Amino acid sequence: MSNLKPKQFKKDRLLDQGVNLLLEKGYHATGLKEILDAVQIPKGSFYAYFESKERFAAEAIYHYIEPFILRLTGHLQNPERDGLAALKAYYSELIGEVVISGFKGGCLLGNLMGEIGDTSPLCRDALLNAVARYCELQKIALERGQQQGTVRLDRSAKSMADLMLNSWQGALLRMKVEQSVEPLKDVCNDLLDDYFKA
Amino acid sequence: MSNLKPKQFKKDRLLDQGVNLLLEKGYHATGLKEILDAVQIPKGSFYAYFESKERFAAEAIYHYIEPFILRLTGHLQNPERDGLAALKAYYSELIGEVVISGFKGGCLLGNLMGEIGDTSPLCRDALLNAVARYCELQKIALERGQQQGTVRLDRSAKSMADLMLNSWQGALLRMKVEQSVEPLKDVCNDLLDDYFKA
DNA sequence: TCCTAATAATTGACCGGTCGTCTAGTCGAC
DNA sequence: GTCGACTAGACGACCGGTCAATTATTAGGA
Repeated sequence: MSNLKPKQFKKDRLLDQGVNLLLEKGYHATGLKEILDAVQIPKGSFYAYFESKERFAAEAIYHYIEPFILRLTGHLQNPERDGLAALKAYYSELIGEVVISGFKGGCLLGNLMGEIGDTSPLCRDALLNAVARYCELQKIALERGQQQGTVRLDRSAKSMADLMLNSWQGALLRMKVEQSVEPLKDVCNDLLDDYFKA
Repeated sequence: MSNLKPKQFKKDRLLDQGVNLLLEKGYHATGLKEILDAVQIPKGSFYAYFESKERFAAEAIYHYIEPFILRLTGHLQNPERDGLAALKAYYSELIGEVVISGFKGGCLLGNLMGEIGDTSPLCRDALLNAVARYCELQKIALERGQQQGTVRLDRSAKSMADLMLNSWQGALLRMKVEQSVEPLKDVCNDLLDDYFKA
């Protein structure tokens, strides 16, 4: 089939735009028409790509988290940095970007967990999976830091990864209403620069 | 005016039910009709009590946080406990309640910060105010703990209060999708039982 | 103490709009 | 001609919000 490629291309464009709008306005406030108009795909075609809005959101969750996982993986592969330094570099990169974006949106995972995390089974599964993979990656970073002697050993990497992820999510919420990066910086300062240190 | 009392009574019932539904389904997924039906108040009467759905949500935010502030204040007035122990008692009380509620909802402040924190100015202000007051109270608890020698002195009470609040919000999101209290317990274990200790 | 008239409060039908979804029909490839 | 992919537009439901009509309340004159 020659048009399978363009089909996947269009699907990706829908997901790209969908992620942007879901991030900016949330699940229920984002209309399918809005997404379709933005990428100039007719309304009637939506269900050729996705079986429902809910499934679309679930796919958007995977589409959203993948680049973050790749970026953090990239930092971890930098041989010059230990695990903790890689995390610090990663998070300070994120902080730089939210400033540019004007503190809008935050994290799609956090927003959707709050809005539909306990009402949409499809999205719940996607969120569980995405969070688990993202968290695992941070656990690996911290484990490496432990092996390299920069991260404390008396707390498990898993529990520190959870704490980092949770605190970051909470800080993103604060960022949104306070329109400031201070909450994000504070989390990094408290955890990465202090609590996690060996 | 003799019916001012019943008016305030009905307004409170609307807010009570509104908080429940907003907590369960979020802002956009909750219809005014649903709230009104639940307390058997006619649709047309809504705007006698509130000028808009947005304003209603803003008032619901205050209505929601007040009992939490009162309860934490109560724990702080218990002379047998130091500030840190009061916080621990308060949070373990909260954990007990989310188990009963079946991990539904989470925290209205967190959910609304994520959903409309950067799109509704009215709610943003209400959220800012509510979070600030709630956070201040926890700061006071930690300050007291510092004076009593149970909380470390080399970190400011304010920054620890922020970290606790942020981590708790993140943990509530995890709780919703994982349908488990473990994230909440972990936060208490990591922060109240370890990081904050003197 | 009534009856009436003026005023205030209450309310359900209704508005324009948007939602997610579906189907009947178009159109291009072979 | 046949078939499958694509799509325009309709569908019913529901949204937040409004308003004319109804009901309740009050005040004053007899």
